[in-house]
Amino acid sequence: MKKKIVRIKDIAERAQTSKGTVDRVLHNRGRVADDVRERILAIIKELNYEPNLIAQSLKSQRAFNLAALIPDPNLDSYWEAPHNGLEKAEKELRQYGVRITKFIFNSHSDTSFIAKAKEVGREHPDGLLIAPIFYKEALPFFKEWAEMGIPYVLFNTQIEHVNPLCYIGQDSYRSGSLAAKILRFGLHSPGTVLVAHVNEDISNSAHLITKEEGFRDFFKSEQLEDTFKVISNEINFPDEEGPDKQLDELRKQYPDLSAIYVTNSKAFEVAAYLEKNALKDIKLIGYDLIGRNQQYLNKGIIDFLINQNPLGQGYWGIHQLANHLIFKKEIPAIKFLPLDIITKENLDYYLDPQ
Amino acid sequence: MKKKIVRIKDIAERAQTSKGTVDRVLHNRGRVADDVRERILAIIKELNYEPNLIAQSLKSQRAFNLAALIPDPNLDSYWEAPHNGLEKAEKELRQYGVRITKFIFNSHSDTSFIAKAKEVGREHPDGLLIAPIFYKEALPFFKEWAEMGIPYVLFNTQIEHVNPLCYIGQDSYRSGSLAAKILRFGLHSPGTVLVAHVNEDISNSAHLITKEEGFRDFFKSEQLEDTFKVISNEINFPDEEGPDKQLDELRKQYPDLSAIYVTNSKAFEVAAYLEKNALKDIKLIGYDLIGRNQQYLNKGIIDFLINQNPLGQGYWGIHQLANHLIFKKEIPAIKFLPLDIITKENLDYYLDPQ
DNA sequence: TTTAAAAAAGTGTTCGAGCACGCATTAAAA
DNA sequence: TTTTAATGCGTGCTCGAACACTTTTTTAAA
Repeated sequence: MKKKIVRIKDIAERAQTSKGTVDRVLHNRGRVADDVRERILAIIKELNYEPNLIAQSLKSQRAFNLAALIPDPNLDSYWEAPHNGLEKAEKELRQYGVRITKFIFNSHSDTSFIAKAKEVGREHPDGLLIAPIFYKEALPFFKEWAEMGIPYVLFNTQIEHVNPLCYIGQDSYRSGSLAAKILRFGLHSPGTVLVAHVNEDISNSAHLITKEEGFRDFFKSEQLEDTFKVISNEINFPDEEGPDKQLDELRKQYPDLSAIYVTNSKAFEVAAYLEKNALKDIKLIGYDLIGRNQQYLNKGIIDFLINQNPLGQGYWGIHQLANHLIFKKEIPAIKFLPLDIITKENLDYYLDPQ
Repeated sequence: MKKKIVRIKDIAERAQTSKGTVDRVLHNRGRVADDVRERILAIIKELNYEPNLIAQSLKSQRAFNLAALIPDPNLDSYWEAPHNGLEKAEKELRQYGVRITKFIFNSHSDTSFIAKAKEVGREHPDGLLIAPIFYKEALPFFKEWAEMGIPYVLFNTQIEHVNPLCYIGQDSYRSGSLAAKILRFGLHSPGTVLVAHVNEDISNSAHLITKEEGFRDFFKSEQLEDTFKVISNEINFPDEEGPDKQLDELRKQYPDLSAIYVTNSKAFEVAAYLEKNALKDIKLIGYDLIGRNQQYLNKGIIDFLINQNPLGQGYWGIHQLANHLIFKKEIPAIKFLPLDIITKENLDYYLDPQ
């Protein structure tokens, strides 16, 4: 029962024609009589022909220049991981002619984003991976890229109605619900639960709102609204200061504060505050395995982290582009990455995957 | 700054010789004068030659017959996932000539295991993936296979000192600690915690003991031994009966039983008991996303499941063999898969990965 | 009917590595 | 010295698909 591999030549023989003709049918290059075309198509189906990708890419030798429009990891270490993911994917796909050019912008500066986005257009890449953290500023570019026929994959931040090839990242709503579920598991007595948006421009970050919704809806759907009061707050402060003032204020207002959910990777800021004030009983959950979060996770001040798998986002983003451009596979419009729950005990396994 | 891809021909030209000679150097086929050999080696290093895997595998066309010695998924649905992982890997690697023959044994019958293991030897596969759930019975075969030069990859059950190419699975000790950490997070008041080994022959399953150790050591290292009493029990019963009698007994003995850790995929048996007796306050954690566990997870009776990623175990097992046999890569002796924590909220993402 | 143009079909080279084969040179055996 | 073997090295075919190029056939125009 050994399946013989079907080649173009086999099809040609069976159809009593030449491999050149079969090739034209396969690639819709035209110049084939309709009846022959039908015959060949039937045989292709019958023999269940699958092109040999190896031979294919050996021949074509085409260069695929991909662009990656992503924030500077030096300014926010969260972005280190996507860079690594990109590079990992590039290594694997170099054989297939994939080259990646990085366009790195300042995550605090929309003008820097715009400048780099313009550069991307000038480069005319074959595909684009983008972390569209500036929602409003990104919109016009999507139109531009679509017109230029450049397929783009979004990651990290989901934006509706801009028709990307694919979005890669987490389901923010579910992510919020999951955080709620875990915190609730650790909460015994009634109290106040804080959703903290730390140092982030909420108006331009729809996904943080979605996380909060998911979080709140968990408590609603489990009929826990009487037991736990969910409040939310934007906590903004300059780098040197820390969130002390705002959190002091909140604790005064809600003395029964028993858990904090930080919606981005800045849980360490809150953790530092909790440590300083020896608030051992306030549960804390946040996002992302950046160095400072790991420290507090290991100390037991952060209880859980949800991993957004930023490395995987970069990695899969490039792979989706390759699947589309090189392997002509169908791409799902959304690829949700798992919501990994991280504690001190399983941290290692998520740090340097595969 | 475009890196030019270095071919054998390039090396040959630079060394003023022919590609045939370079090829002999590359493959240690001998028949090359020492000085030429040195020269070529130097150039290979200098130009940083990396063989084009695509061209390589196009040419070689070799068939790799792999064998998989695994339990029957019809008798224990846990084993469905590894089968799927195997098939997924086979699909990806078919291009490279990989074919897998499955040798399926009855997970309740050591004689069936032995019979199938003998069959494997007769087939002389190029590589073997095995779930060695019968420790004692498997030992002599490892020796046999080693003598035959068949590399074998272990998965699911780690066995020391049998010199496999690689072990793929979870770190059982850590796994136990993780379970403890999660349960502890949800435990408020002092009480008894049960480690339940359900319907499993402990004497032949070292990894269950290791899990228990990890679990107990967590409570020790966190100095919680005074607060929580950890007991363990083998709960064995015929399929029709259920664990009711044993659990009733245990609850009588330990009225403050507040959490149960099931060390294998049989948490659903305990969950059924808890549901029947409306024991909402006993926390329950177990392993694996098999159908019946999922039901109780969604009902909220099982609080958390730890995913052993059985699909991934099969998938990576085959890939490790391929990496060794086809791509001649270095294989790490142990590949620990992540300890995924699963709740109702993130279950979906782990059901059909990628 | 002839001729040109268009359409259809076929041929042959290429990609990079593997490997069989064969030739040439040198060393060892007769 | 001749024969044989061993060693060193180069040539050329192969894998399957892509595509440029050529040849054959069909159709339309003269």
